[in-house]
Amino acid sequence: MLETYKKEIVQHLIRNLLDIQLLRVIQTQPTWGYQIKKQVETDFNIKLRHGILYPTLNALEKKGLLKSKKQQKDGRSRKVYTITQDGQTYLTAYYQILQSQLSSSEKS
Amino acid sequence: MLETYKKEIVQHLIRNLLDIQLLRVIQTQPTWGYQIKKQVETDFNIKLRHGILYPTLNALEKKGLLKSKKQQKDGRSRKVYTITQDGQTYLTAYYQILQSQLSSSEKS
DNA sequence: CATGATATGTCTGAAAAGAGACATATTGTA
DNA sequence: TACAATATGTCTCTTTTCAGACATATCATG
Repeated sequence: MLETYKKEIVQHLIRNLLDIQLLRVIQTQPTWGYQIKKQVETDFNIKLRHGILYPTLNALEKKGLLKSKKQQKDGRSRKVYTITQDGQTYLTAYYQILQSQLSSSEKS
Repeated sequence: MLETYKKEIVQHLIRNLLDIQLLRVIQTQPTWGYQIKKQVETDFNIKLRHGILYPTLNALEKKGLLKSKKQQKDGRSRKVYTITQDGQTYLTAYYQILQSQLSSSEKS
């Protein structure tokens, strides 16, 4: 039951807070869309359609939380994303909120 | 900047994970819709329309995460909600996910 | 006795989000 | 030379969600 709920909530989280999850992945290491798709699908065992992924990445760049650079590697042309200072701050805000949600839960 | 982001993320969270936030409030103490509205609006400094609140509460009850009982108190008729065992489990799942998101962030 | 607060509910039109296709280009493999 | 995988993008139709109104009832206050 707990595991069922966890899967449900994770899917909910990825769907509704996809921007944050993308920032999280890119924060650990600069990477590109296709790689992120593969990684998220493996890590969370869910489908991530590229039709939602790429527009979200572009939106995050436009918002200044990510920056991208076209790179040639392994004979492949990739748009590699790096997190910006604002992106880092955004994640800090997210983690502080999670922390406060957890702190207030410890009372029970 | 951090505070601006925090407000933005909190609004995002409340909107998209309203069900969980409602469970959280009711877990600390059995309460009713109108009271929750006031509390959430004060605590998070956001608007919570009752047009979304009451249907969500009813959905949570239907799902078995909450149970309600009509009560008369202070000359008022209220539908007081209590969290169920499944509701507790649901919150446990949520907190475990938050925990894992935080743990993986501590590397940076 | 009207007005505002408490209390809970639904409904509708508009906006947003979703699934899945359409589109294109390169590379590696059978 | 097809076909699968890599890689990134848009577009449309459908579904879902949302804001705000519509609705109703009680109670307290001026």
